Formats: sequence, structure tokens, C-alpha cells
Amino acid sequence: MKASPKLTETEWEIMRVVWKRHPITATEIVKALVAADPTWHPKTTRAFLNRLVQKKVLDYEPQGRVYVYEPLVTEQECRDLASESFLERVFGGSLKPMLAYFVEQRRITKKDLQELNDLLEGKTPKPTGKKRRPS
Amino acid sequence: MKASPKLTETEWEIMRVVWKRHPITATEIVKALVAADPTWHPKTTRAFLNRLVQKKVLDYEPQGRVYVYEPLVTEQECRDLASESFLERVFGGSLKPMLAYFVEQRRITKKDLQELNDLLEGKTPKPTGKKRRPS
DNA sequence: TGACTTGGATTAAAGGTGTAATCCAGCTCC
DNA sequence: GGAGCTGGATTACACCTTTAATCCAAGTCA
Repeated sequence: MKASPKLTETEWEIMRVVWKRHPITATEIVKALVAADPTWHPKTTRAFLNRLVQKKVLDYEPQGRVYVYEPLVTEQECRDLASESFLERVFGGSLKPMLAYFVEQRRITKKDLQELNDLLEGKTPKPTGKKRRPS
Repeated sequence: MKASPKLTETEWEIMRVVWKRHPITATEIVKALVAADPTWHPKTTRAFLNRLVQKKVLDYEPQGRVYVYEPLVTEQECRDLASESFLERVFGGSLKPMLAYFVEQRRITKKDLQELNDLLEGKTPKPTGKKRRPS
């Protein structure tokens, strides 16, 4: 167990880019972030990258004169941590109220539930190809 | 709109006590917290209560020589905020992956899904006038 | 009534977070 | 080959969070 550290809001934003596109250079990360939100400053991003390296969340490898970043923790690990924390904090650790809450809030379709059911039974190999999420 | 502020981890712990037991005095809050976790210091708790009052999350009313606290924001409101933020951060705002994740992680039973399904049917269209964004 | 206790207010300090500006080294172009 | 660009490192700093300790007022009890 690597004791993946808890990421902050901003760190998540950066890491989501890295997880999706690694190996990736700082410049590419900056560009991706700016594309999503023009208020991102390159300097800010770089400062965060440094911190993430210090926190052992990221690693880099000089490639010529630029750095190529790689995650040291998986999105899965961070999700586990964040989800656990969220569940604990907001729903007292109980899963069912949380599910009920989301179902109510966002109006999941019966079809969604059906898919989850399939997933649960392990019989559906996960309806992947059908609809890739837009954007 | 009251713009419920985002609560921190620790603030949630305190507020969960308040929501459950208000109206409640500081001493009672302290006691409840200590009961759950003996490392809570009374002074710390009181400092937080003050901050929560400043942040307009709590209000109090002197009752004799002690204060009786009342929440100024509902748990529901805070849940909405926290859930939105969590969903956005960890699952890119997509509900389904999140549900799938939890189903996988915690091995929800089919019965749970069945209940959700019932919940879903029970609440069907029913136009409450409350507008919800389509997903 | 004077000391003790109890509860609240104020103050404090260390660490984390968000947001950059500045500094510096190596490459590029005239 | 010197001046500027490019990318990275270092430094800065204000605000927030956590964690209390200290100060103060009012009630209690001997």
C-alpha cells in the first residue's frame, strides 16, 4: 500500500489530465488546462506540478530539455480515497442513502439501474462500445 | 439563495452532530464529539463553533448562561454542494461511472438496486414545479 | 464575599492551498 | 557570440484550516 495522498480540488484537475494523457509534458498539461479554462496560469500549473512531484503523486523524466510526467498513483487509488472520505463525511459512511440521494437528485433512468444490475451479476461485459461519452 | 458555504472535513463532523440534535448546546456538542472520538478537545470544538457562526452556518441563542446552537443551512444544501463537487472532481461530473464504481467497490446487493428502482418508480414524473436540469 | 469553576471570546501559531512573480540556464536566431 | 525566448526552479504571500492556549465574566459554594 502506497498511502496515496489525498488530492485537493486543484490537484485533481491536473491529475485528471495526466491520467488521461500520460506520458505528457508540462507544456501539454498547461495547454490542456487552459483549453478547459482560460484562467489557468502556466506558472500556477507548474508550481502545482512541482508540488505533486514532491508529494510523490507524479514523477517525471527529462526528455531532451523538457519533462515528461507520469503518475505515481492510479486514478483508482485516488478515487478510493476520495470516495471513502466523501461517503464518510456526507453520508456518515452509509452507501445506500448516498445512492438514494443521487438517484433522486439526478434522476437515474431505470435503464441505468438495469445496467448496474447487469454489472452486478457480472454477465454484461460492460456496454462499452455503445456510447462513448461526448467531449 | 443563501449560498451555503462549502464545509471542511472537520466542520462536517460538527455539523452532523448539530443537524441530528439541534437545538443543542456547545457542551453537548463537545460531549457528542468526544464520545465518538476522544481526541477532540473542547477548546478546539468551541473555536470551530465560533467560526461556523462567523461563516453563517450556525446561529446561537443565549439560553441562560449557555448558548444553544441552530443550523442556518440544511444538511440537504450542504449535501448538494459536496456531492456536486465530489462528482465533478472524481468522476468528471458523470453520474453513471460513479454509480458503477460504488456498485463495484462495495458490492451492492441486487436488493439494493431493486429498492432504488422502486424509489425511482415511486417518484416518477410528478411535476412538483421544481425545475431540474435535464441530464 | 472571595476563591473556584464553567463557559465563551480572543489570540496564536503551524501547516496546507491557491496563485503567481522572479530568477536562472540553455537553446535559438541574427 | 550576445540577446532574447523557453522551460524549470525557487521564492513569495495571502488566506484557510487545524489545533489549542490564554483571557475574561459570571455564577457557585464554602
